[in-house]
Amino acid sequence: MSLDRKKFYITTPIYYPSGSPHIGTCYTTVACDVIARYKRMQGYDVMFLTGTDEHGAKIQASAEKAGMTPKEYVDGIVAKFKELWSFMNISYDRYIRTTDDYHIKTVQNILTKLYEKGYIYKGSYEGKYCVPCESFWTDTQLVDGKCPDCGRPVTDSKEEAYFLKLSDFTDRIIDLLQNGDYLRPESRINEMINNFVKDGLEDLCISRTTVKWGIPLPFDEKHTVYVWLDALINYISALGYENDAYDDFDRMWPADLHMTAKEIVRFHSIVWPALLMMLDVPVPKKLYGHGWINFNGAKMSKSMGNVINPLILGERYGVDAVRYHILREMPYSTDSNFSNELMINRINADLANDLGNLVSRTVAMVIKYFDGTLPEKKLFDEIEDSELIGMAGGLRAKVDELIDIPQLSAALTEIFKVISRANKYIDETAPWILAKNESDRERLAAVLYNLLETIRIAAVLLSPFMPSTSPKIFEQIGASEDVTTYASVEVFGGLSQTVTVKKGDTLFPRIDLDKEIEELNAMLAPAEPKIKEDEDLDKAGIITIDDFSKVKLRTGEITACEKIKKAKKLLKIQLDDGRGGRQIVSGIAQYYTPEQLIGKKVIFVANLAEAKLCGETSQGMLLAADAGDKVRVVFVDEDIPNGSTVR
RNA sequence: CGCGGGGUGGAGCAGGGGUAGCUCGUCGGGCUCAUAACCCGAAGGUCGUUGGUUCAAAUCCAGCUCCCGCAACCA
Repeated sequence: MSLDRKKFYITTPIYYPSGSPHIGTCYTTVACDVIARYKRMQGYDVMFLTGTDEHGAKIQASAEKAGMTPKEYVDGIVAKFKELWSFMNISYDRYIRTTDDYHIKTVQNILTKLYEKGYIYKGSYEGKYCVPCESFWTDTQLVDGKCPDCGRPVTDSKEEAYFLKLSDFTDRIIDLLQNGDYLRPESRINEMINNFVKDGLEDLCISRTTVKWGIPLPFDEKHTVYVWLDALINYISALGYENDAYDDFDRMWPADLHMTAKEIVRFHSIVWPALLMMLDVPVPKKLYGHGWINFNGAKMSKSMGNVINPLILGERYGVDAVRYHILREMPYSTDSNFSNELMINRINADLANDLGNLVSRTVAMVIKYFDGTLPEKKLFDEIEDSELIGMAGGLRAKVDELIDIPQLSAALTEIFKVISRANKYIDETAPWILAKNESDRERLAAVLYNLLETIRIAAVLLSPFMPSTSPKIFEQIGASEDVTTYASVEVFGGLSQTVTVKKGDTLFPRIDLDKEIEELNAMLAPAEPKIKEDEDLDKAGIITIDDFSKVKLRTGEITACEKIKKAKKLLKIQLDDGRGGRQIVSGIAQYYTPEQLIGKKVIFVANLAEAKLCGETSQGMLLAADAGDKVRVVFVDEDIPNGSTVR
């Protein structure tokens, strides 16, 4: 190892705190943590950055709803993130918040620079505007000259805005994506080029006048910078680029790995490198866009909110088990599934049965046959031992390679292949038979040594994945500190020949699948939080009889009903309201077929402001009871004339 | 035709022109050191469908179909 340590800079995206952190953000962060820990173990000078993206309209809205200032609101959420990361054993070196002063300064300095260089210019956002949708569209986005969302006519509209000159960088972005290994997995390269780059990049509108919670453009304070630009810059502002808070930019940049989920690959593979090119700053070395964790089956989706909470899972099964599961389950280039059953099976099979039990049985044998300390004299068997020793000895090189790509799931698979091989080795060598003959003592010692040594190598390489489990293993197999290092697992045979083991607690207790699933389901069954919230709202939202009388409720009969094609949830209903009829759009398509509704008499809100949903006019609202997973329209008796008042 | 991902033994996935593979589950056997665990073996798949390219297709191409996620939509 050279005196000058090589650096490694790795980042998670900065998370958008409009809600609480979930298992998906958890995956990204844990994956980065593993790589950061692995690189530290290899001797790199590591900088591991994470943080939160705290500007934008959604946050502004959520804060208003909660009756707080945006800053107060995000402070609370940030605390939650930090709590989760500490619970998940995330070893980040720095946490950036886009509301930090130094970040704001960097963003403004960069904007000024780009403006002076001519990469930001004032223009007008000219396009087709769809009034009901409040959206701008380009000519190419229009369908038959109409709004692609609702199919209604659009009007020409103009709004003053600032633009980033991405169009100059089409060729350089294509070159970056196609040549070299910037973007991984490779399947994303074509996706990006075909969808966004091939026909030439369009200049990006980077200012908003409607969003107040953000960083003002230094050269025109009426405008707030587009949150994505604000967010991307975090990767360099956190190092001290264009600010005085830190001084790591020269040392750490360019980033060695930006880890993101696939839906934001677009910004990281196109806008971000182009922005850096404009600044004459080198582009990052690698961008990896992983898949999502999906939840299959109706049972899961209903209960998602609770089950997927990483805190609950970690408390029940241990943080390392949860880390292991999500890392092992995520394939390299596609999405993964999550279910309690999958996770418990995985923990039982891999961690309890294979790894935990291997440690347990090996340590037990050393204690039983040698009182815990192996004798110096051993008889190795070149043929019988060769495969195990070969696999264990070659493991580090394999894992190194997979971490770099980065294929963490595959790296775990490799490690567990060796663990499996060790279990098989016990069967082949049958130590309990060797133990019966005094003449086989030396062979027995060698067999147990080989096992301890294999466990040691596996545990060292696993330590970035399961940082609290590996030390427990070291303790049990009697591995002193000098043989728990990365350097010590380059070759087989680092463990002391006269090692002393120590019985310890069960590393991963087996989980009773049926019982556990039952308990988890029981935890979800009562939908208490929702009801509670409603009760509070009931008390908070007392209205007077006058308020109520403002709502005009009347009866009507459904004469026609059809699904709105573009929408999943909407039904278009023609209603005989006793006064010439009206059309109502209702979000109940998942609960009723049109046939079930035609001819039925219902209650509707008659004086609700007209609205457009997916391009269809809705003149009122049907009354329906909402039980979360069940919605039932309120029907009335057939002998009530259409148009009767409901009080 | 909004964008994207996918259909491979009971479940979850890997493979990506030339004997169809892994984990779990099931069944049978072995072992007794260990966390009812570990080891061996077996059953189980015409790789969604149709057509094309090829000496050869799960794999390449085209169409169809179904599922999932995102976006829009619960007035």
